[in-house]
Amino acid sequence: MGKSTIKEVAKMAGVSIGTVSRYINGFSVKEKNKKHIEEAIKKLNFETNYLAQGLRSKKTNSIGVLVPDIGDIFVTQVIEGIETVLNEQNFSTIICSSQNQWNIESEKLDFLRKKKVDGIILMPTSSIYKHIKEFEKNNIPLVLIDRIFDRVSLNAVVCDNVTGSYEGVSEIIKRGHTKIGIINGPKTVYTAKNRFEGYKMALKEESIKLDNDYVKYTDYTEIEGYRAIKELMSMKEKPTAIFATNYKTTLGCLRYIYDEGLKIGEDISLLGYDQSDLFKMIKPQISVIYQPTQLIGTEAAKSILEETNNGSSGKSNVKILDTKLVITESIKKLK
Amino acid sequence: MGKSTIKEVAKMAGVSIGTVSRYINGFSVKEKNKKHIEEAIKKLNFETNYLAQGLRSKKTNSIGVLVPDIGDIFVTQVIEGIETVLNEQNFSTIICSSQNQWNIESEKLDFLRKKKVDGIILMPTSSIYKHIKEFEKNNIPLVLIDRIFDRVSLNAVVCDNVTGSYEGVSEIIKRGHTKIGIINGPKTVYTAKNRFEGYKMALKEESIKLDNDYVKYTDYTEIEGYRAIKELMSMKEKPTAIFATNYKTTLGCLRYIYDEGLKIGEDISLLGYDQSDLFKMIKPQISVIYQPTQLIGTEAAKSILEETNNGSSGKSNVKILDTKLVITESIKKLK
DNA sequence: TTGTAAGCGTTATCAG
DNA sequence: CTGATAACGCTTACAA
Repeated sequence: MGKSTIKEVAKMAGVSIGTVSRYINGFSVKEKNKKHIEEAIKKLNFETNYLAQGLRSKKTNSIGVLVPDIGDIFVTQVIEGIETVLNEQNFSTIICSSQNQWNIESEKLDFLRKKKVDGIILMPTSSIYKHIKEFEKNNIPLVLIDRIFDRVSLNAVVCDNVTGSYEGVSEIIKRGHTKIGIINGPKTVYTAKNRFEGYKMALKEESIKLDNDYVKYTDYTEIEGYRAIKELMSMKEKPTAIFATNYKTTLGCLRYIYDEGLKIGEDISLLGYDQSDLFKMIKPQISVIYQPTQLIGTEAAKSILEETNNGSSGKSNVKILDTKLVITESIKKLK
Repeated sequence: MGKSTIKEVAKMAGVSIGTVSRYINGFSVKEKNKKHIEEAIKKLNFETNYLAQGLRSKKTNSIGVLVPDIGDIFVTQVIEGIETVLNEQNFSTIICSSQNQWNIESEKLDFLRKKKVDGIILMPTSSIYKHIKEFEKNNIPLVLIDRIFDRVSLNAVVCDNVTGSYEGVSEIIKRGHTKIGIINGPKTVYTAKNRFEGYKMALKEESIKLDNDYVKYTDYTEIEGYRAIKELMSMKEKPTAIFATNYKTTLGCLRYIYDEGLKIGEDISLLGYDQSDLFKMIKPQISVIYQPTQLIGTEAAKSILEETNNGSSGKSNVKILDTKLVITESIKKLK
């Protein structure tokens, strides 16, 4: 069972190990030798030893994938996309979770470096990037997904958060809403900044003035989503529609709405983020902006492979993907 | 940045590489040398090269995790448990998906073997086990989770499916139901067999005769769950309660129930399987049997590490974990 | 305890 | 195109 070595193959084929190695690595070998080698390989059930190969060639055919949380639907879908591409190329992936903490993120980056991965796909957990900047010095190809940093020039795959949220909020406005609450992420986080940007753009276009009381900041968690909608709904002049800007805060909104016995699309209109069984199942189905998760993964994988093979292009190449908008009766028509 | 070798450390510390190696691997070294080595390591920023270490010692400090589907909540929670334990021990995990196909499962097992993982945690995708039996010959430690096979003697971590479903169905009966439909998995699948067993036990105990018309077999997918409940609800003497035996079929039931505009706990009582945002969020919250996913993971990881370190005990050691039952108003009280 | 030296299974260099 | 041989960085007898 794959216990033979290149040496034995060479012996059986009557050539030197160098020739066998060359054959394996796709260099040209005399037709006759080629045949002999192939026979020997089959007969001996030879398999190249990745460890030895890696030791010598400094390539391990493995990619590290570092995400904030493995339990998150968005994340797992992205991972699926990554694996599709990578497995096809016979690369293996080492998946790590930073558990939403930048210091663990930093540790795991180091762990992956020690594991000698050929490249890393990173979904940053926060807007702290000094460890990432530091890590760049290792010259290990690194591709960011979902979030990018102004000061860090790496390849990246992100969604067009501005346009996505602009379009979503525009649809809300089109249905007659003017008092639209937004449950935003942290001020410093890339996605949050952009989603807020889209919100502002949509308002501006329709000459609705931005009311800061309708803007709630959260850490993107369910519990803060709950708190945020609660605050919004406790206002004297409460919003008629709410835009929750990620999966977890959307969940928080739903919980609040159920707790209070409100009717979605009736008592309150809701636009959420990301796709899930839950959002589709509820009556009425929730309007959402959703991201092409699978595609994010495949693009990131292609990007890291590209960089691994051809070296860094030197400058940052950011791929921007479109989001999709699903509008349902969860947004009431006021006019 | 970790580019120095044991050789340089030895030189700087004024000892031989053998001594440094011994120090690294925790063998006794003269106190004075120890100090010198430690200094050198720190100064040179030395890190052992896993590849070289693995090549020589035949240990890679990595564990393969092969699951049917990375997008599944149950699976990701188990994986989280696994990682917790493994990372702590400085092991890395290579996570693979068999995409619910036994032949891919077989391929991935081989892939992991080639990657020289020290052990594999496998959540089998089907009841086909011939490739697994074949794989045992490689003498790579293998721990099964979720499902086991009668003919394969491996360590395993599973839930007590019989008792879990027995208790759940008993609670349904206690509430006055006698016409209880079950949406079962494939006849040959371990979990399905056992969950059905528990169902039968509960009926028998209360002298309710088993009516085969109330028993529907599925492949555990949402679509078949939908079909199954539809068939059940189309019966002349339809069940008053339904037990869906996994997450996906429970989802299928919910979709049907919503499509038909039925009221859970009123028009039909429902007991589902596994935990999810959805089941908790719906009104009324769905009654479920849920499995200690995190624990399954940690136990499996401990088991594989144990076997990796101490070698196979020779005989199969199956750890059986308890499930938890959550009963809500989704099950109507008929008496 | 320690140093020496022979591997582990490849790849890379360099004559030929 | 091929063979011989020196690495890669570490572990592990073996002898001291």
